Amino acid sequence: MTRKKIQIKKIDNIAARQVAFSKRRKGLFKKAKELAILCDAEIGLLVFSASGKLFDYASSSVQGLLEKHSSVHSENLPNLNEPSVEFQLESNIRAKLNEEVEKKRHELRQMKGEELQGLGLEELKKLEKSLLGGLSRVAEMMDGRNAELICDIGRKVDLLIEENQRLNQLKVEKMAYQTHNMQGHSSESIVNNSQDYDSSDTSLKLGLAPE
Amino acid sequence: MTRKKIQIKKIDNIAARQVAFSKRRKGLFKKAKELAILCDAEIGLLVFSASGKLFDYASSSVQGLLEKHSSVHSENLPNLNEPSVEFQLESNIRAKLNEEVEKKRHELRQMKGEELQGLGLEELKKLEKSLLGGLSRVAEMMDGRNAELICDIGRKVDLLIEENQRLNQLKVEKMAYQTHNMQGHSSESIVNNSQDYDSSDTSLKLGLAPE
DNA sequence: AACTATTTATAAGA
DNA sequence: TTCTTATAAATAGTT
Repeated sequence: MTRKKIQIKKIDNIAARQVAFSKRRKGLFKKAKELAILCDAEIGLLVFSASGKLFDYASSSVQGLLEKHSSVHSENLPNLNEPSVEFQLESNIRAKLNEEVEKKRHELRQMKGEELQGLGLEELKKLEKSLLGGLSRVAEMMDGRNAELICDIGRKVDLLIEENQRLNQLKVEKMAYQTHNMQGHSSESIVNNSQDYDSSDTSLKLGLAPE
Repeated sequence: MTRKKIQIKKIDNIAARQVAFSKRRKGLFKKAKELAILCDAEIGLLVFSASGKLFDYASSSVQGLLEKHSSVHSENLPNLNEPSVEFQLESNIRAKLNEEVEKKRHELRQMKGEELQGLGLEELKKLEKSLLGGLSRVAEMMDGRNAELICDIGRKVDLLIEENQRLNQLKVEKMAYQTHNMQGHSSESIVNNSQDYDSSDTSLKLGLAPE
């Protein structure tokens, strides 16, 4: 993986193998710990060297599990009865979760100005700063939303104007058509024509208003 | 570890945490397998996600050890063990707790002005109101603390003034005593007298300043 | 799920 | 074993 890329197969040279074991074991444990912390995972890791030496890591709740294994030291199956290993694991995790819920609940209440009794002046200042920060960001976001809204309305108005102009055009055409047809025909639809004309005129005014 | 260096602490954002878990878990298992092959080691690796799901790897001789535990945690090995009502129950409880933690975490971040993307104008207004409420209560509490502080300082100043007056009284008495003694004796301590008198006068001014 | 700019891990050498 | 260094591998943030 570095000065040269290597194939993943058993390293022949014994000394080199031991060196690699030491280095890679260290790296593996580091990665395991990082995963446990970063992602809130529970991890148990057992590594037996070729010579049978054991190295292990266990994040809190898995600890009980691995201890038994270490004592058994591979091969041998553990003694028969284990009443509560799984229970301990679950129980631990649940305790941790409950703690976290409580912590966040309390912090939340403090943000809302409750449960402030224990706080000193410095802590109160910190809280105030946090609240002001939140407030300014919320205000910013509200501005954004308002701007969007105004923009939206603007677009809708534009569309309405367009639509209105189109309708107006239709009316004009219709009027022209009907005026043409009136010549040499009966005058039965004069009233209707007049109504059409009126409404068209009204909407025209409305449409052109926001110039 | 790449676009930016990260701190090794629990990842707040739940989606990001899941992605990281998935990526890093894969990396960890790869490294474990490589170590087992390259260095002829025996390895057992258990990883429980925050939601309780189990992933594991075991090179041959450790396999027996891990199987027992896997069987307790459903998904794997449907045959041997009971699907376990208890396990399902625990799993449910944990899921609920996780959900609650996540809810509170999110609410908390919104109070701090983060993760506001989804919110509409009405929700933003509510948030703002909550923040303003918290802010006013925090300010109130700070006023209280400040009043206490000022009261404290006032008391201390009173004590200092008292103490100073007492000291001043002593100086006056001492001066009188020394002046009396000087009559009919040598004048060797005139310089010292003068120094004493000066310092006494200074502290008197200091003590009476905050009237 | 893929990409890629960086950080990390590590093979070889001392 | 430990350090150094050139290079391979892993991965955080982004799309």
